[in-house]
Amino acid sequence: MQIAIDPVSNVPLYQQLRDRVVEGIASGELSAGEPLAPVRQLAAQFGINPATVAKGYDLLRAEGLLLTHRTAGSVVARDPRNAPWHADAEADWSARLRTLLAEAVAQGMPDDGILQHARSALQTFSAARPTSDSTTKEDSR
Amino acid sequence: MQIAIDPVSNVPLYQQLRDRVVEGIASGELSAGEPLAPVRQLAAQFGINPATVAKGYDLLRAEGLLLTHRTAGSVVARDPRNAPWHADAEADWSARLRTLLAEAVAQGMPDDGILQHARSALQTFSAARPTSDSTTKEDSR
DNA sequence: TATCTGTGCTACTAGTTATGGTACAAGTAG
DNA sequence: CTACTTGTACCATAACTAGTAGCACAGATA
Repeated sequence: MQIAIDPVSNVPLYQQLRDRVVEGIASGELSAGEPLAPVRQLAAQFGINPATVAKGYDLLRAEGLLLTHRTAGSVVARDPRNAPWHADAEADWSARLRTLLAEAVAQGMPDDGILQHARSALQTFSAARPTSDSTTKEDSR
Repeated sequence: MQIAIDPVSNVPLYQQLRDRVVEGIASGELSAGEPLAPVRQLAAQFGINPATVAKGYDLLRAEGLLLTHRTAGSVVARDPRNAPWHADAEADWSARLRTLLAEAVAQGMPDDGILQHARSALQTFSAARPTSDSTTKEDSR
């Protein structure tokens, strides 16, 4: 899987790394059990520090998306096709979603336009993940 | 409008303030031309610093949602029912949406469940804003 | 067993950001 | 002009981001 990070972004490097991995898992590019590159290797690839990569991995581990065995490296832990979610985590996610959508609403984007954006984003994931999706048969509209 | 911020959140105080105001604008609780509380008043109410409130206002001003006249206070600038959006800003928003949705997908939430969350969030805005909504009449499931 | 190699982890440092405290500038009302 | 209300600017402290170096653990190998 190819990952790119933006050194001049206002988003922290470790956060960007975490985001790209999450997107990789969502799209199925990274499946459960698949190993992630060692921190040193990714650090060299991005020209950043191993500790920064490690911090990104920390986030993923805290989210239950990564398992690390000290000497064996890190592997993707959760599979998009099963897995629950802690109630607190889901509530937090929902709140963040509401805030993000509020931003678009406040800027004048109509509700159906917003939902269309959401559907498009979801399709970019399910496109590469043919199994177990529930929206291949167009819902609504 | 009643605003609440969480002093122990990992989200910066000024960011929380900005988020709450954006949600207020989206829901119509704050309409164009309506004045926002002075920085000192909000600072006293939250027990935080006037400069922190000012920084939150700075963000809103940068997003075109707020207008401030040095001695007359700040008023809501944009109305949810008109207004365009800079292309860059929309692309950035879309990218953030994709990342947020990826998080839910990676955690195993089905696509229709995600869209349902989005619809629910949008309804919490349009509920108090009877004009210009396009999803109040239940679609799908 | 002893050593080498590859892995993540921890401690320390420098720069940036977030927050608080206080003082200043600019209009408006009296 | 004086007093008051508004946002703003400046400075100090705490927290966070990113970098550097070294350590700890497990397996391979001789």
